[in-house]
Amino acid sequence: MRHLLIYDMIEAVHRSGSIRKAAEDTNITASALNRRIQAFEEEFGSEIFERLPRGMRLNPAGELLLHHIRLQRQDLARVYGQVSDLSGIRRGHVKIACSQALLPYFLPREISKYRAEFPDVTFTVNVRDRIQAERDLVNFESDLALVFEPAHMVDFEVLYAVHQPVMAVMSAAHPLADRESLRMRDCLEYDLVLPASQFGVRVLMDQACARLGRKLEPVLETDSFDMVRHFAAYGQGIGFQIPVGLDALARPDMAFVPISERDVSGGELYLGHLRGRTLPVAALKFATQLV
Amino acid sequence: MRHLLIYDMIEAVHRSGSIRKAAEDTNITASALNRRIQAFEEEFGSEIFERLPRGMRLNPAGELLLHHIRLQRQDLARVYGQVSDLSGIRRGHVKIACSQALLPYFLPREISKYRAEFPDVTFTVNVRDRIQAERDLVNFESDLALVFEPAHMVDFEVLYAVHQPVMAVMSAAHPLADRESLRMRDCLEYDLVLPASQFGVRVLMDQACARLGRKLEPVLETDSFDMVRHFAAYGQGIGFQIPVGLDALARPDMAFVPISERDVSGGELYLGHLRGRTLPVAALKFATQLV
DNA sequence: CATAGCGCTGCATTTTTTGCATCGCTTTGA
DNA sequence: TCAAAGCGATGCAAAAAATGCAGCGCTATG
Repeated sequence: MRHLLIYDMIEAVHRSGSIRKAAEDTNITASALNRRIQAFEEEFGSEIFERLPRGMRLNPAGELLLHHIRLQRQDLARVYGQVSDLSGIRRGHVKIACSQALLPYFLPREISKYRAEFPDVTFTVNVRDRIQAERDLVNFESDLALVFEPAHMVDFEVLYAVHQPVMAVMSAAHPLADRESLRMRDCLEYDLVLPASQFGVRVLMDQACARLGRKLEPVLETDSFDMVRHFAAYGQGIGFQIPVGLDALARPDMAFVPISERDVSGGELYLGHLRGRTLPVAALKFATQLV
Repeated sequence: MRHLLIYDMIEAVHRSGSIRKAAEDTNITASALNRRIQAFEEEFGSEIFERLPRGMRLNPAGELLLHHIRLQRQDLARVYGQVSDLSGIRRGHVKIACSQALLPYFLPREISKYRAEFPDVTFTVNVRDRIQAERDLVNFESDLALVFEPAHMVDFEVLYAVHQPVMAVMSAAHPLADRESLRMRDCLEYDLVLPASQFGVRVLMDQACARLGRKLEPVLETDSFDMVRHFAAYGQGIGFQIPVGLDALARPDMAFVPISERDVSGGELYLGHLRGRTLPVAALKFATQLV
């Protein structure tokens, strides 16, 4: 959209921090870009950038404007989607921020399923922790968030919530592998592989152990669940994950055993979007499928 | 904003129904306007107008786009307000849709009070019935609505509600003028001046009379409360109004007597805005004052 | 069946935007 | 300490885009 190019330019300057760098991205001369920014500020009635010796930086007015730009872009995308829908075409793009647990099995499966019906819909999936996911929604960098135990849910409008107990993950040969259910004290006897502290599972487990008067002392702390799984598979360690992160058709060399709710009460996996937003058609349909 | 001119043009064509008429409003030639519309449709990827022999008309895609245009305009106005706020200037414009009852005393008083503090804020006040007021909000033609007994409140987000009994309005010389409270059957003995059927007061009274097995037979039915007041003042008629429409410092030649809640239960006066909208600063402040 | 009103388009003209070269400034690093 | 590098700003000519004018073909109207 030619008439919205100035918004792209403003964002480019914001991203790169200088007119000259932004000029390259925008396929335009620095001087032309400079004058367009100046002309915009002129008619906007206020400067939107601070001129620093090293470049440009948005001032508070610019921050407000940037938010408007993102909002209007998203709304325009929604309109595009609805117009495509009118003409019977099912196109669109869905941007998702989600917890790592959703990556290995759940989301790939759901996306494939959705694209089987609407092959012209594309996806962006970003791994975000509970705090970043909400920030992404606010910045319109994601349409949907799928998060375990979101931190502060001020701008988060919940579409669906599902309870997830914490599961112990271990090799099928592990002494505890045949149990129906595990108590926390059972696990503490073994090597523990735990997610880093920004993850919801870890928060729940820390709380549980605090109640028992014990402290978690993991052999391995990682932000990668693949790491957890492999470490557990090839050693005597115990990892932890929520059911949605575990393959329903478990491999024979792995065992998943739920931790008793008496110790760790589990948490909620939330699907949601930015409060008050009207989602693009494609995102809304995908959300409906997930629900 | 030069880069949003195309939106003005689209709206102008939509309003006037033809390019040639819109061209006059836009201070541009019909040919230039025509080509801008065509260029826009080209890059939008879809026609937004139907070409009829007698002019142009928005197609469904155009309707969707128009809604986006209005939304983005409102959001931009909000940003302007916030930027003005940053620089310490308190400017802005507040658009209000309200029931007629608010016009004579309540709103003028509140607007004066507000403008005493922020003289650079301007107002638009449109009289709307309960249905039109909500439509105005949806079309972004009003920021706030102040309505007695709104009809269907789907898109209406309530900021405040206050109960309003129905008051009988009559000359101070009227036989009933000294009562503390009136029953419906007392009123039915006299000439009645009633608001037209789209008004909330009338709806409540019709319901009340239906319960009594009676039918309201007004001598005068009008959509102007001034008419009601004058007719009541100079004759033996009884008019009806809600308290907010009556001057607190009543004139000596008029009397206001509440109708017993046993007959007419009264209704709610609602202050609200479009669900999910972020109001411009000035509108929000004014709403806060009203509350 | 003439007329009035509509959207559309070719062409010359005007207006706007762009690129180039260059200025003045500040920070950086030898 | 001082040259170099990087920044935004600007004058000027060239390029591109938007505009106005005149006129086309069409359709509903009276």
